[in-house]
Amino acid sequence: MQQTLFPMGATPPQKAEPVVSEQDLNPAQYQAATTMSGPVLVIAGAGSGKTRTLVYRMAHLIEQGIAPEKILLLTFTRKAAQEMLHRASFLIDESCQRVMGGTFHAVSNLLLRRYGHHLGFAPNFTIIDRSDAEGIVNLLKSSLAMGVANRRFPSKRVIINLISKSVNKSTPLGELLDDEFGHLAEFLDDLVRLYDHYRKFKLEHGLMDYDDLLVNWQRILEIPEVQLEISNRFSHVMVDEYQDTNRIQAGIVRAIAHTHDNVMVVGDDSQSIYSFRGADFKNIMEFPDLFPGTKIIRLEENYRSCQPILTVTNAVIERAAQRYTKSLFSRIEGGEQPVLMGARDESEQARFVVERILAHQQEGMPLREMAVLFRSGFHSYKLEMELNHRQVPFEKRGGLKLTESAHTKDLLSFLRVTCNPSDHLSWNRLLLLLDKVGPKTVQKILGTIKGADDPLTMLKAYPAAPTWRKGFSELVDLLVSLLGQGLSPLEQFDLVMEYYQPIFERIYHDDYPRRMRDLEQLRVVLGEYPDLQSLIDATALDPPDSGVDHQADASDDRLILSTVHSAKGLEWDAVFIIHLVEGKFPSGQAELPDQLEEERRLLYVAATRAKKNLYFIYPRQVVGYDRSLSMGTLSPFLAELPPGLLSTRSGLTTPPGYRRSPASRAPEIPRQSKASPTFTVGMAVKHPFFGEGKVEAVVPPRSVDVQFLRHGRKTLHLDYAKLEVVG
DNA sequence: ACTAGTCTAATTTTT
DNA sequence: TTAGACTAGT
Repeated sequence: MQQTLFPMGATPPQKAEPVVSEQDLNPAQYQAATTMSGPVLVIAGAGSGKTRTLVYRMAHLIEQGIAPEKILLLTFTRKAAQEMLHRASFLIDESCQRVMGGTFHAVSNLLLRRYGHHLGFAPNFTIIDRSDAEGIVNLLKSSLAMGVANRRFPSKRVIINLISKSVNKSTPLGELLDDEFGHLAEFLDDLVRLYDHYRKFKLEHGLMDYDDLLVNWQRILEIPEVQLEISNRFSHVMVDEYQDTNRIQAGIVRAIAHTHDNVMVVGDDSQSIYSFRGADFKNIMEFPDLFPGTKIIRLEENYRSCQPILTVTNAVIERAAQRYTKSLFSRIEGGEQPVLMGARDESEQARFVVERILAHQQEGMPLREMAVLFRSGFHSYKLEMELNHRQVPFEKRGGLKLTESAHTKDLLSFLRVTCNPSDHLSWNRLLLLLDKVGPKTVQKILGTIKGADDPLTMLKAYPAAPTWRKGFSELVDLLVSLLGQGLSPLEQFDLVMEYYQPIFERIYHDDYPRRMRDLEQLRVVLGEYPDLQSLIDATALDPPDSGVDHQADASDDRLILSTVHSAKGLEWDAVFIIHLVEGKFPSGQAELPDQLEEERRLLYVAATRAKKNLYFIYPRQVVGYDRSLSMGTLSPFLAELPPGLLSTRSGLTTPPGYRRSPASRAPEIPRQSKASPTFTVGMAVKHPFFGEGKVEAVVPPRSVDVQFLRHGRKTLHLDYAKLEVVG
């Protein structure tokens, strides 16, 4: 969904009957929804109807005559915001879509493109994701000759973690190393130097990382005129999932509400699961200090789960070291006791889950009402194989993103440099694609165009070596034509594909058909955005999950597989939590007491997603990286529970003779064939970029070799090339 | 001096 | 499945 920052034409809706009445909500919810002014803190337990409350509040505000565009709704994901606006539209009307809703990062993106010039930012900055940031660190590491032949020097991943943590916690690097990373103290000087260069690199090349979006939002709010304008622009602010905000975000909320204090934040300290990203659940308790006179409202009735499930989840969270919210209760009658299942190994775990899922489906529960949750993306691999084998359709959330694969990043780099020609990170990627061009040559090339007004013209004049001159000039020609005539994003994509296809097939010669599907997906996603900039922003701010078929019908009944983090805020009839062994869930990375407490909250979040049926499953035997076997120890958060809360099961109902066929795979999705003219050898053809040429060979299934008059021989993929027959 | 190819190890969670 | 180290080749 695209939103403009300052849409025109507000029309307050006129309705006779009040849309938000006391019948729709319980007393606490009603109070939260109808408090028009002043700061409000809602402590909302899991399943207590906090989304409903926010939606009704939004509807109420609009009903009372607040213009939708004056409302700011900050959520944890873009999807959550869209969902709430959609639901509010049912209560009021389409005008709700004009509410400014999204993540802190997405809203900051819009604001900084408009107000960033106050801080010296060009409006065409590029948002970089984590792996981009790591890429910069690598470039800097080699240019500063750091950590060469020192195996103990921290990896790019660790370095970016440190930098991000330092920013999000507003703590200097030195202090951070003292507190948490003592083993890296000897590298302090190098790390500080690296940090400075990292900041400078981003500034010089028009790049912003996720943290910059927050920090710079806070910085523009420090400019009095800008603060006044933005604070007046948003007269009512709502923040969802407040327990997962960090200090900077709290500061932003404080500053935006400067002129009115009309802020409602909603959250649950028991569900704080993002401290690794700098979130601090103390924010929620300190909100009243930030906003004196805060009205505190507690939502403690659970409308989601049956009591046996709540009894267990309450018992899990009761043992937490620090917490503020009270136990939840439910009036939902009956319900089955949650099941604890110890499987022999991972295979049996997978089989048990699939059996139970099929059994529930037999009883009439749709697949989309069931979910399997796990701690880390790769924990579901075995289950995915089993689901494929049993032909159970599923959709995986969390885990790998489409934009994390090298070939997708390659393609996006072309688009990124057309929007922001000073994006040297993308230039670096593109130039490395050329044969005989490596890191050193790229640095030389980029060194000469650094800071140039017109990088393309500079590039054109670059004295290329004979071995790679041809590829180089083809790349420059492509970029010239990408920037040239007003092409649509789709046309630009296709143009890039024609250039990239042969390179792509050369680099990934062993598995390019599989990777090709990602690029096809990207092409579909591209069609949803009106311009390149918004596509590029979206790939950074809301990267699509990999492997999701974007053309699939949303109404398809599919099982959900998800990481616990991606399951936040959602609910299903039946929930299966797998791999509940020490080292996996809780994660082996969690060592400090605070980290373990977060693992406990993570389990709490996972278990409170269930409405009717809840299964805890763990394998008793675990296979290590090196195929070694070890015993699985049940998660301590479950082991410590008093007896009688869980129904314990082991073994399968399936006969032991059940065998899996060795090479079962996902059924191949038949490639859709597009209607295109048939080409034969000798035919004269025309191409929008390469010009006129002659077909030299037809390469099954969907490619042709063409000898172009001006550009030589090319292999074109007919699904991408817009090849016309001439004459 | 530089690039390209091969081998080996290791892999949280997300805006 | 890729990131990094290491080696061979230009």
